[in-house]
Amino acid sequence: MADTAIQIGELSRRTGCNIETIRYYERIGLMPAPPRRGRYRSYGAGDVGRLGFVRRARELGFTLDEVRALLRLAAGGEASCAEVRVLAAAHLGDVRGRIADLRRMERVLADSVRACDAGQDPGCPLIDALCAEPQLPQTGC
Amino acid sequence: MADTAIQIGELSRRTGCNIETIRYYERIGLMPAPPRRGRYRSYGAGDVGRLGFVRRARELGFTLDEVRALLRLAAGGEASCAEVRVLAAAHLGDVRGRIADLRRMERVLADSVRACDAGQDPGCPLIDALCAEPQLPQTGC
DNA sequence: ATACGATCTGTAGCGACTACAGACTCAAGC
DNA sequence: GCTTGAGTCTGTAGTCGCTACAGATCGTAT
Repeated sequence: MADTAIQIGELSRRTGCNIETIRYYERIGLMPAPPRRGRYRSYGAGDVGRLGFVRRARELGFTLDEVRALLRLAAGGEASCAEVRVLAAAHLGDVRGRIADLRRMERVLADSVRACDAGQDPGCPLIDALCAEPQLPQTGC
Repeated sequence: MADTAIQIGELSRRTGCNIETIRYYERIGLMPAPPRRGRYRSYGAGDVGRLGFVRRARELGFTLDEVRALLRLAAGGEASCAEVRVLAAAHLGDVRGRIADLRRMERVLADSVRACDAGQDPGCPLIDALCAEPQLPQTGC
């Protein structure tokens, strides 16, 4: 049993995580330093699971510090669900804030492009928008 | 005339741009090195305009390289409007892609938090989602 | 024997700032 | 004059999450 040992390349393939990134995660203590077979790292099923967890959490936009916390909580058992909820809700707020920011950008950009296509403007709509100070006199931009 | 010279602190206040960031922009050539009054940098109205332009472009999410291009085009005059449009449209696509990414994250996070509040799950919904490999057998996460 | 692919360590780079440390200048108050 | 405080200066290093090398070594196939 337990002959499921794989090398870093195979771990990379199975998780979709870059080899350099795996070593980086080890360096910063996010993944444990695995045993060596010779001088090559030797991983097991647990590592595939853990790294997959990390990768999926990253895809949800959690920072590495948050991932660290989630890993601790995942190991902790039942009582931690409330804490996970707190983390997730805070992060959800963050994501929504970023969406709102991007939507503001989208609106302005789309308006400019549309104005450009309409071609009514004497100048360039986007350049004009960038030059204009919000409700203040122009200072020769 | 032209006694409108201001120091870096005042430029910072007028544009909302951090002093360190102003010096950084100078170092990377985004803002021109201003004349000195003694050893202090001395800015004019043109600098307020240019830095405001940069700041607004940054707020729209343009990278510093794109801002550089926009500055060149803004100086260029009429013919450049088409080029500005290309830049803006490309960046708009980018912004929309990022919004789509964030919305995916939002959906998963919101679902997990909701499932957590419902409390039907035996485990923790978010932890379970992070452990679960997409349509593959569990490997003891 | 040798060529190849995979792995190893260590370091430096990215973008866009931000945060110091330690020196200096300048004006106001005593 | 002297001191104090605020503002500015240069230069360097840190942040986050990787990514990209260089140059050595390892194991296997031909």
